[in-house]
Parts: sequence; C-alpha cells; structure tokens
Amino acid sequence: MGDNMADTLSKIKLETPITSKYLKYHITSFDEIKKWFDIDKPLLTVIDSETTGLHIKKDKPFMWVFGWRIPECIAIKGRVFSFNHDTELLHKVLELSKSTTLIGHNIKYDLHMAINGGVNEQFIYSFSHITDTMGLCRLSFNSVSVRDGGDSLALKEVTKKYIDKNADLFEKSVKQELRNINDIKRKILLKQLKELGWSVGKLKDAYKIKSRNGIEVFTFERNQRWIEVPEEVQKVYSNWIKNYPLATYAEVSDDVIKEYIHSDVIYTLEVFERQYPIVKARQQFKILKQENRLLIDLLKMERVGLKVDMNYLKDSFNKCESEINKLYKELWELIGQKITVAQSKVIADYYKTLGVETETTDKKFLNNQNNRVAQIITRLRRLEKWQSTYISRIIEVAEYDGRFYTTYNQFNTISGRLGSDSQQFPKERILTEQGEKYELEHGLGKALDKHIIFSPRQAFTVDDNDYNRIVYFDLSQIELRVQANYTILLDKPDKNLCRAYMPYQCRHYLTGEDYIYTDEFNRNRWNEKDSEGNSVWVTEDNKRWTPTDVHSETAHNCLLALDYRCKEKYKLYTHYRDASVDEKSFKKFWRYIGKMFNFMRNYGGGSAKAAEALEIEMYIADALVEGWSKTFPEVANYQNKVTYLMNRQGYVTNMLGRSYYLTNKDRSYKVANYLVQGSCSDRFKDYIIEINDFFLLNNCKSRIVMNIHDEIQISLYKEEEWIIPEIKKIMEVVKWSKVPIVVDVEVTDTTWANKKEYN
DNA sequence: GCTGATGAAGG
DNA sequence: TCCCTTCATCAGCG
Repeated sequence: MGDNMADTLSKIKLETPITSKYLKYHITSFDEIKKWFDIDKPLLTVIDSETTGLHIKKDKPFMWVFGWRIPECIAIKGRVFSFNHDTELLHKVLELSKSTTLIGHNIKYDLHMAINGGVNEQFIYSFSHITDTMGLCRLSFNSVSVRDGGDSLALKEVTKKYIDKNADLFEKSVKQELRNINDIKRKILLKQLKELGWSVGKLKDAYKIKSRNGIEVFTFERNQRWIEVPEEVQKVYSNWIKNYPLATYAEVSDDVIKEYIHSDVIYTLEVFERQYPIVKARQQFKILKQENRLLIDLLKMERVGLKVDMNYLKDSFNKCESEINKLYKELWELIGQKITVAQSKVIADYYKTLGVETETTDKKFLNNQNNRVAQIITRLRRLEKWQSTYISRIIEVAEYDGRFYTTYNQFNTISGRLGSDSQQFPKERILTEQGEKYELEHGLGKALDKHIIFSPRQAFTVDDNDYNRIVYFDLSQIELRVQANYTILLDKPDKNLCRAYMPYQCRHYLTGEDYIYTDEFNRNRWNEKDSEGNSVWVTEDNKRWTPTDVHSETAHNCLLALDYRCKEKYKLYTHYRDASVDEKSFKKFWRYIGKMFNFMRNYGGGSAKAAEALEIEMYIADALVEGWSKTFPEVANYQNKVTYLMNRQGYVTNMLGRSYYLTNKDRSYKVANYLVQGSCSDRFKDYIIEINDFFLLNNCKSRIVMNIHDEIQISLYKEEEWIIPEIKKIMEVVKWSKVPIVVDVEVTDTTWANKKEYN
C-alpha cells in the first residue's frame, strides 16, 4: 500500500470477519480510486448509493460507494471507496467501471439516482456491463415463495443467511441513529402538544402514520375518526410536519452511514461470489443476459411515468371521505360504540353480544350475517382500502410533478414475472350506495356522475403535448394458450383447450384440406372466414368451428357428472330429482363456477378448496373436478408429467430457458403453473426489449409507459400511428407456440378508463 | 418493533 | 395440496 494513500483509509468501528477482509476508504478525488484501480486491475466492480428517499425522480443521492474484488487475492479480498455525491466524480467512476462487470443489489435504483444526481441519461442507457445480484439470487435460489418459507431477495436477508450472520448490525446502527434524530424532533411536537393538553399517542390514534422504507410518515388522513382534534392541535401538528419532516438517511451522521454502506457493497460482492457459480451450473446465462438488457429498458420506462389528474384525485379523496364518515356515523349508532372496521377482535366481541361466536370477522363471515352492521363494515373496509392505498398513494407519488411513477420488481417473482404496485390498481369504479342501487334498477354501467366515488383508471390521462394517445396491447388469454401449447409439446394436444384458440383437427369446408398448426403460415389461417362470415373450418360433425367456450364446457361436464341430462347444450338440463337448469341459471351460476374452477385447477387446486372458495357443497365440487378432468384430460396429463419430471431430476425448464429448482418435492405440483406463467412472463420481457429495439431502429419517439403482466401500454407520439400494427405483429410472433397468439389493441385520447377498441 | 393474519386489489 | 404478486392495518408476543 502506498504511503501517500494511507490518510484516506477509513477507521471502521464495526467489523465482522467478512468485512475485515476488505480495505475501506473515504475519498474526495477520483485519482485515489484510479490509482488503486490500475494496480488491482479488477474485473468485477460494485456500486451503491445512499439517498434522500425512494421516489425515483424526486430523491437524490448524497453518498456513493464503489468497490471491487481484487482478482485472485485472498489476504485482502477487495477495496471499497465511499465518497460524497459529486456528479463529475461519479461520472468518472462509472466510466471506469465500463472495463469491468458492474454489479449492485437492485442496481436499477442506483442508476435512477445517478441520473437524478446529474449524470447524463443517455450515458447510463448505453450501459451493457451491468448485472444485478438480486437477479443472480433469483436464478440460483430454489423456486419457493417467501410465503412458503423460501428465500427473500433482500440483501440483509440473503447475507444473514448465506454470508455473514452479523450482517444486520450495520443497518441496526443506522436505524438507531435515525430514531435518535427523530426522537428529538418528536420531543418538540410533544412539548407543543402538552401545552394544549394533548399527546403524540393521541395524535397517532387520530391520524394515520404510514411507513415508508421503515421511516414513519405522519399524515393528515384520519384513523379513529371519532376523535375530535381541536383546531389549535391541528395547527401545531401541521406546522410541525412542515418544519420538522422526519429524518431520512441524509441526516444520519456521515461516520455511521460510511460504515453502513461499506458493508453493503462488500456483501454484494460476496453474494456475487457465492451465487454466480450456481447460475452458471444451472445454465441460466441466457436468461441472465436478457434480464440485464431488460434492466435498462425498465429504467427508461420507469422514468417516463404516467400523467395523472390531480384535481380528479383530490375530488375523489373528498368524496370517499364523506362517504366513509357517513357510514361510520351509522355504524357507531347501530352498535353503540366507536370502532374502526379493521379491529377484527372488537367486531368479533360485538357479535358475541348478539349470540354469534366467531373466530374470524372476514368477508365470508360478514356476508353470511346478512345484517346492516355487516354490510357497513364490508363496505367501509373496501372504501378505506381504496382511499388509503389507491387515491392517497397516487397523490403522494404524483405530488412532485403531476406524474405517477412505478418501479418494477424485476426479480422478486419466482416464475419470472415483473411485479409492481401498479398491478393492483382496481379496474372498476367504486360507487356510492345509492349508485349501486341505481345500477341494480337501471343496469350495469348506468350510474350517474354523482354516484361515482372513484374510478381509478380515470385518474391516469394522456399527455397534453405531442404524446396525446395511449395504446394498450393486451395478449388475449395468453396463459391458457400457453397451457394448450404445452399439451401439444407432449404430443397429446388437449382437444377442448386447443379448439378454444384454433380449428384443431378441423378441415376446410370447400377444399377438404386439414387445418395445420405446425407451421406459421398455415397456423395463421385459423381465423379464415367464408363470404358470410363463418369460419371456413368444419369439425368432424360437419359443423363450422367456433372457439370452445372452455368455462361453459367445464360447467356442462360438471352437470353431466351430477346426473343431469342435456336437452340443449349450455341452455337446458333436466334432472330426475332436482330442478332443471335453464339458460339463465347456466350462465349466471354454472358457467361462473366452471370458470372459477378452470383457473383454480390449473393452479393445482382440489375439491375441498373449491367448495370453500366458491361456497358450494362438496358433491358439486367433486363434480367440478370430474367435469374438468373430462373437459381437459390432457391438461391433467401435463400436470402429472411435470410433477414426475420435477421429482425425477429436481428441476424443470420453461420455454425461454428459465429453470425452476426444488429440493423439497412436496410442492412439485406448483411447478406446472410456474412453467406456464413463467414462459408467458419471459416472452413478455422479450417484447419490451424487441419493441424498444424497434423504436431505436426506426427513430421513433413513442415510448413504453407501463406493463401489467400481459399488457403493454405505449404513449404514442403524434405522427407515429403507423407503429400500432407493427407492434401488434411483433407481439403475435411467439416462435415456440403452435397455438396462435392474439393481441387486442385499444386506444385512448383522454383517460385510461375511456380506452376503446382500435381498428 | 417484529411477525403473522387478514383483506383490499391485479394477472 | 389454489398460482404469482403489492400494500395497509391490527393483534399478539417479546
């Protein structure tokens, strides 16, 4: 070690046997990094940022750590450098990293922060040397969800389990520091409240305190609404929030932060060292490469965001608020005490006084109570959820610049899906009670403006500049098509499922030629029509092919299993003992449970769960199982084959090459669905890459703004309508699928709620 | 303060 | 043997 550099070495209070193998520096000039870089000649570098918060546009980095593994050196494993944020310095470091593989744990977030910190966007978008250790973890961990006791991807969890059991000490010390700072701020509030005869505890009861990244955020949203808050208290509270916002990591002392982030990059290097060989052994490089490329496309997408209508949101918030207040008033009057509807124990105690003993106060229980109190509680739970999770959440994010930004969890999902908070925005609007009554009388969708409390998708609007349309590309029933394709791959095509999407085993009504699905040209003739608009393909009973209604078919076979006699398919069934089933009840009840069960069964569900979830008698649930097996015998075969393969070789691989590993075979039955869900997801990830390549090649200004599992939303630049059929074409090509893939296109020039079919 | 249960959503 | 998720809140435990 050069003597002239000794002064930059940091003395760290906290060390573990793992972290002590790395040399740590706090530096102010690039030369100090460059010098060691030239000596060590690293192949693997790592980066991490400390920031003012989690908003991907608003928040800024205040400190960085950059480090590397020294190749083949065991005594000193690596070097890590922290430095206060400086755009120039950061840029040079990132430039330097280009000759190496640059890793980070959730590195997409750090790239956002680099851009927010002033680094040129295009420079970042050009990166092709990055890898996310979260991605490495996903591709090397077993396919077990956290819910089932599987590994979490959080750096702290991974490290604690596999690298260093003391890994959480560092974060604990930062959290403690944070608490100390916030305690001082809270004491100021406490003092002011005391003078008014109030307390912080009482304030916490009155208002919602939300948690953001472990930091408490005080809000003005009401919690226990019966608590009256005097105006002076409101004023004190409001001023305190304004003048003493709770501390972020930016306020924690540099010394503590430095120790903390040094440890983070050290652990990231260690995670890489442990997981990378497993990814290699599992032959997951193709998927890894795809994920690395996608990371940049997601980064771009996230930064666009969606424009929101803030006035509409604030209006909706107030409407929601008054409906909630109205209902609470009625509820408290009815039960004679002040409660919140989330207090399940209190509600259970209330029902005890009525002579109803219950363990839960869940939705099903309340539905069965059939009284006004239960009705109000159910409705209030829904309204409060909507107000807090959707309305105020969107406002919170969009307050910065009028746009809603979502971040995608690229690696969290076992199957390979992208996760994001936008996936839970409700599709349908929420109405007032009067509105619901009105629709019962006048028909669905007929509610008047005054009845609508909030229509989530109406809050998302097109831009009012040159991007004045949003186009929605939606893959039609993609998972069932892929499920059908898997039965074809096993050489046992499921007739009913295949016929839902193509005229399988049909022939041409004029030429007599067979419908062929094995090559792309012939496969695409699935939708050919004669001059009268009927399909040109006929089935073995000389009837024109119409897509199988798979849900009706399951219901039909379920009825047969229950000894019904079919008088007219899907329309009339008679029974020697029970009442007959007419068209109306077939559609409303039997097809409905058929549909529910079709999905359930594809996920491995059985009759007991069906009886519970669908609230039907056990013998009907058993009939559903029988009906399903009769309808889709080859899907059942597929499920058995996957389970067999999983048990035999310990892993299975989806259509794009992603492998799912299990050591505990008890959950092998789940893997059949992973293959279907995962193949769709990985193809979907390809779409995003392909579409962005298409944009680049054609100098398009249009851009992807959002995706939800099987839907891509594109903000269309004014003169680029021509790209719509091109993108549809890109998406309808799925090389490995023998089942035609269909994309539905919709478009809006106002809000998401108003999208219309595009021709 | 943390964890698990519950329940509101999406596919 | 009901799949993959996100987010918010309460109850029970230490």
